Amino acid sequence: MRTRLPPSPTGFLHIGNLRTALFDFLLAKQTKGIFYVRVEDTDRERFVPGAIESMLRSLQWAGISPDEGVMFDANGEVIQKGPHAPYFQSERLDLYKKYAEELVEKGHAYHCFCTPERLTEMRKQQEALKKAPMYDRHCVHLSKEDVAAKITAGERHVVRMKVPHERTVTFNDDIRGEVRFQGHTIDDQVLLKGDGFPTYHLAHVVDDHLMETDLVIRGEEWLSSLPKHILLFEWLGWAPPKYAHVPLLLSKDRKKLSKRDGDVAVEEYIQKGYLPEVMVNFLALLGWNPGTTQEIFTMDELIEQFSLDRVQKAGAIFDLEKLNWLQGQWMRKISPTEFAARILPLVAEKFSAAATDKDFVRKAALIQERITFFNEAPEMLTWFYKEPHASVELLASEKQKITKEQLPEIFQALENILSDVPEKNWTVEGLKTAVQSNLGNFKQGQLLWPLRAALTGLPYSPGAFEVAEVLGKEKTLERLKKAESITQ
RNA sequence: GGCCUCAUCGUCUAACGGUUAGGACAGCAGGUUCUCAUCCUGCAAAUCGGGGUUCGAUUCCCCGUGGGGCUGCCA
Repeated sequence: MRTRLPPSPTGFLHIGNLRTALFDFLLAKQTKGIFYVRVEDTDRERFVPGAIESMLRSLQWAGISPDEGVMFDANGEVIQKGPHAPYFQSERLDLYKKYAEELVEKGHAYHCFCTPERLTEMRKQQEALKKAPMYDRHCVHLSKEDVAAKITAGERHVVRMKVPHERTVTFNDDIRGEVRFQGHTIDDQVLLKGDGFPTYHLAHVVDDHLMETDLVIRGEEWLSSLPKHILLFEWLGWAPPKYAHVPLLLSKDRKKLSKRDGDVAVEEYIQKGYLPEVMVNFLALLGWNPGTTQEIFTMDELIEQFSLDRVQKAGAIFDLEKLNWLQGQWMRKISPTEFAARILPLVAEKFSAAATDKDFVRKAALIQERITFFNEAPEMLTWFYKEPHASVELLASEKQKITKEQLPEIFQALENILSDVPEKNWTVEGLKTAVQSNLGNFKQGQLLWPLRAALTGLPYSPGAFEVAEVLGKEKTLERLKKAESITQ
């Protein structure tokens, strides 16, 4: 199956576009087909330099790489590759013009010389009369000669489709089932603009036919335009592709998700440190369900299980809470060595000692269960690379029933116990045994809280035994002594 | 206004026409634990309304209501 993503280079990749791209990609891979990217740069006013690069980067990050069309080459340059090039619509103008002319000749389209001013005025009047704003066909009856004369005179014009008012257009959408439109409610859409560029409608039909798209997945916002596209395919003598209009991503107030609702650019999530696996997992579950209780999905699992008939019809609110939960799940899923490798550069940037730390993997493992984003790692490992400064207030804990007065006694006990632990028993297990069998009059928490606080200087951190183990006996006793000195 | 479309816990969602309407996130309450996090257990939480069809509707049909989208020489 051939599917495609047709981004418009007007900014960053929208999170909703990433979702349709994902669906496209999953179906293409599932059928051992092709997923391609075509750039819809037909609006020169809104073109943003660098937008293509940014979008391709976002796609690549998510693991959705195009098999064909516009993509990065090995050097990171934007190229077009494939049998249907060019894949930039701005390079296909002759094609659109040719088909627009064909439609005019067949009587399915006509030239229109109305000025934007007249159209605005017309709409204003229609609205005042509470009528649906539609083109009034002012130019539809122009004779061939008049048209030719105006064109040679250099009058700016557009080509409009001539929608048969008596027709009923029906189509079977892969998600919504049968949809039906009355011809008289469909506007005579502009196909070719005054600047010679096509509108989306013409370009979509021409390209998706020529580029042999089997399935068009797009947002529900396009459903209203569907009959126009069906008509165009019919007039051009082409079979339309299959269509799947997916539900929209909504903001908290149930409106179409847009910039003002917070982060909608994929790049924002990359920057915040979300894992690509998390975003893919999350987006897949927004509008689709596997029919089982499985919540965590790899891309491969999605490729295997995804299907359009389990896609929801109603819009889904883009709610970050589950995204954050997934982030935690995936963070814990990463293997300890990979986790260490991922955070090492970040930690080393702040503490150069980490770069040569042979024991780094063990330290990293201590925070993996507690971390949400990689960039929290340096902060979470500070206690290891920098001498902590525990305060008396921290060392004593009301919750652990430890008073300041008890501290000297507690530290004395800790030192006695720990200094007796031989190096070979300096492990979580060994330390645990030693402490637990020498509690004396203390409860475990009364010893371990001050120990942990003394070693890390933090109100929360990995456990006391774990910290002591990676710190080693010498350093542990050293920090213990130092903390003890402030309790006197 | 017109056209299209949608409707199950706060959110994402499950349920051949027969279930105590299920799961997940969030929330709340416990438990494990030296803290935090993790983990475990439990609680609370929904079929928009009205008519049909049917022995039986979350499910099928109709009418409302509510939400959303479109209504550009934007995509």
